[in-house]
Amino acid sequence: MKKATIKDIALLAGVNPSTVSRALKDHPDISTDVREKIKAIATQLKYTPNLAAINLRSKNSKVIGLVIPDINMYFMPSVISGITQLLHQFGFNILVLNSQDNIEKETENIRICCNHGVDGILLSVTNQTTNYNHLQIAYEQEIPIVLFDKTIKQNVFDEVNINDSGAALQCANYLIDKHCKHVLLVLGNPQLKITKDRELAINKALNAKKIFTTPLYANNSMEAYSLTCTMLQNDLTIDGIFGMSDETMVGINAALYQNNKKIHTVVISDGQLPALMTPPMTYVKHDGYALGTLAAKVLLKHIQDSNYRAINQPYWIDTEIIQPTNNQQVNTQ
Amino acid sequence: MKKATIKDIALLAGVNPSTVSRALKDHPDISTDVREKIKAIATQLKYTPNLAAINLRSKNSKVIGLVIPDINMYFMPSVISGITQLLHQFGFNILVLNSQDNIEKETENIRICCNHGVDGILLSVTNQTTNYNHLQIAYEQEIPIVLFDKTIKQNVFDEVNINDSGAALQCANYLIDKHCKHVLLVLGNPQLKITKDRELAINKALNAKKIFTTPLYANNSMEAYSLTCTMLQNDLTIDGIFGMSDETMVGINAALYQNNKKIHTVVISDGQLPALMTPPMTYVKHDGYALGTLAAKVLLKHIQDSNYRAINQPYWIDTEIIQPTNNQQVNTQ
DNA sequence: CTGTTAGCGCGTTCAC
DNA sequence: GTGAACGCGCTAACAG
Repeated sequence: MKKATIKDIALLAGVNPSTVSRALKDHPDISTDVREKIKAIATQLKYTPNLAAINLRSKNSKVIGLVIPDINMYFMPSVISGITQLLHQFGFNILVLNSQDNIEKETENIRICCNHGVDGILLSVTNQTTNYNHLQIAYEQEIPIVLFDKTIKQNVFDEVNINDSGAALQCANYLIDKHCKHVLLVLGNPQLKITKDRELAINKALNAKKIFTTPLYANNSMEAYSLTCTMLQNDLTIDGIFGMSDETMVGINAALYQNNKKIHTVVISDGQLPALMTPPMTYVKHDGYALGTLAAKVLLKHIQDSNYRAINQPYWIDTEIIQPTNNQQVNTQ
Repeated sequence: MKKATIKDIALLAGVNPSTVSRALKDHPDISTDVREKIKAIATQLKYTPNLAAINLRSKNSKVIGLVIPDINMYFMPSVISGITQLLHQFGFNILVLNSQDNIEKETENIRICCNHGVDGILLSVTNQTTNYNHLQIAYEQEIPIVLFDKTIKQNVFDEVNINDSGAALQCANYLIDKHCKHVLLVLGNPQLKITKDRELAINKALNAKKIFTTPLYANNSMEAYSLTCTMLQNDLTIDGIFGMSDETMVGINAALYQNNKKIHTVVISDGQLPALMTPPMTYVKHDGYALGTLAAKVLLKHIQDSNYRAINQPYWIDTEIIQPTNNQQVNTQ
């Protein structure tokens, strides 16, 4: 059976399609009995409105495009959860476009958003993205864009980010408190703003206290593991470790275990994973869910008010340091 | 500037809209010079086709709905990657609907798919889903549905799954090899087919060898951790552990560490995470990416051939057991 | 080779 | 309180 249309209902009810249209949206003009009759037929026919038709008329799709470099990460899932959760409340649905860390894919994804007539775009860029020329199509069609998480410098679009410097500073203070003298910095891709910001901030804070640092760049957990192993074996002066992400944390944890070392470690993480490391790790919690929610809120502002202009500075999600309590380690019952 | 339409191009080119339509899709009837002229104007106007209009006419949206219980960080991301990667090749985009493990949300998500006129639905159900009545709307509109990962018993729709029994059997054989006598089964939600299948298969295999088993049901890592802790403290005969997922694994690992136990453990997992547990864990690898790809392929068959009928048995992704090599533990460099 | 016409499903404006 | 008519952007059938 095909999809029932308003016309089908009108035929069965012996009324005009426009009457059905009004009845279905509780227009006050329609008499109660006619309305009820029409609604009964609608449910009986299992009528569902055709959003393509509505979209064509109304020129807004109630869909927003979510363009991300990759889903297969620790952080992105909770960000996506936050975004969908908030937008759903306002009746928006999400078209997810994966750029597979490829600038051409990203460009195409922006175009797909335009074709679909999305009401807005949330964009986290690939490692290869160096400018925003490919956003021009969307910009000229007046589709609002909000950048989040993985961004590059610009001053055209609103931007939502973790307070990376703040988070790194919190980590530095922890290591300073522990009287560390030589800190190993386990970092991610050095191309990304997020890596640069965190590295810069922690280096500055530690160096101000005359604490020596050694950076190390790993693209995934396995690399973090093996590089950290090598460092721990070759340099016995290391008495503190900073991990900038969940990926690096897992590698650090394995390396510490493998080399049977106990070294003050602090990481930046999204979730409960640090509590389940062995032993539980101290971490600075950055809330991906909150980031997603905020990004969605900012985009909504642009959608609802076309005169709303981008502010000239990023929106920030602040972080907090979480230390494993004894209670937590021994018994969570 | 508003979105340019075919009409706008026609006006500037001094031709009829239908001519523009044909030129843009390289219809052979159109002369080369007219076609080139039209295309030039199109790019100049930054024309992007209005998919809503095309959808309205052609009655297929090139969008498929992906309805999932939640985007947890372990398994789902790689499944989604597989799905998007394959469907993208065929020009489909993905509307992601998160049911937040809530049956009402799931029902609404199915309805949203219908409203959007998706060409097909990929569905992984919530913990609360006990039947498929809520799929009727989609079924009657002849929207093909393929179930994957989290499913419940039925024989109407095609279904793509990990070979759960096979995976559990591989785990059982490992524990049998290790001469275990009492195995703790750390399982997920007992309502789900995936849990039942894995529990049933490992129980059957172990019991056949007179190996005693104790089941334990946890909804997340933290629960797995605390429940396992309690068991390990109260029952000292446990000499083997089976974890059915990444979630349970992380909890098991923490519990073993906390109680300072070394017990033969094997888990079913998607990725590299087991290799980074402390010590590295033996695991049976189930390939989420492959699962996503296969589910998408099966759905495509239904979309491309409306006469294609569901086969009366699940499609399966086979698994393989991965044991940490000494090499891997000590040095991956 | 190109123009004309009609209609996909819906909501809105204008009648009555 | 309800019906008739139009148009959103696009394409396919039919003309010429």
